[in-house]
Amino acid sequence: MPELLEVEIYRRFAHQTVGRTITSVHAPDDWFLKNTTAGELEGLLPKLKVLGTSRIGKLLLLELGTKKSIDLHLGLRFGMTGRLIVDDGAAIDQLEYSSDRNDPAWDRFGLTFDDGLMLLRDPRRLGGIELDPDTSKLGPDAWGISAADLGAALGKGRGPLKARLLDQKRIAGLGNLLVDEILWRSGFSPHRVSGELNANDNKKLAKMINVVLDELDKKGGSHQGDLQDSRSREGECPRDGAPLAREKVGGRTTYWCPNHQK
DNA sequence: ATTGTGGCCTGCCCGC
DNA sequence: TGCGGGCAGGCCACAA
Repeated sequence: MPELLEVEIYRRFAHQTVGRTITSVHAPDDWFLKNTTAGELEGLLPKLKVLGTSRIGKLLLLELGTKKSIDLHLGLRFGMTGRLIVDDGAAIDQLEYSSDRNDPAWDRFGLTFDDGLMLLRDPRRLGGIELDPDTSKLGPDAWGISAADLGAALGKGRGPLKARLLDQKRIAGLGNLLVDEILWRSGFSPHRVSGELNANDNKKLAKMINVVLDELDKKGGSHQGDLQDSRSREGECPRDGAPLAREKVGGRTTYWCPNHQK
């Protein structure tokens, strides 16, 4: 997916629709609707106005007010390949590892407004739409996280550090590329036992999470990291030239430098 | 409760 | 040119 940074770009883009009134719902794919149906959405949404947007981790929320005592927050998840299109422009034209074709068959969900439209285009259908998603299941957003909150998120777990950082219940928003970049820059091995970080480690790691997010946000996204170009077999560490290790950690393909990440 | 595994679904790229 | 295998930035259900 789009990781936190891409979803934040989507959110800013979606924010253009604040104040517009929904006129119709396009929900052709039942699979994509996680806790609702096309019929329910068609009954609830038209005539409602977009009141605001927010984001927790990789979850984008449209605030639509309250109707029939349902608090209408529409949750949009993008999976690994979802893109958001508002009016005539895609929020992000080129997603790494996703096709940049514009095939209308990939339109999984859409809203038409009195003025313009919003489309979620997802080739792989790993994203989804959820009505009033339970945000209490998500940890604190990674962007702006404090050392104390990071320490609490890491807890006393015995699993690898990388797996915990990817666990959205613990800390929300980091994906595979961001975690590899953060660990590489801060010099922690992805295999470090997450519960064994001390207060200094937490401080260092929390700071690096924020530095990387700030910096890559300015550069344009999660794939603009310094490690990115070396994420391939035969890749070498951009810092010290050592061969990068490539292995599965936390179920995800991981590139890291055994020479300086300890 | 925590941790690891497999699967979801589809497109693309590589090598034969 | 066609085909099979492997790959993919996410997430969830399930089992140990």
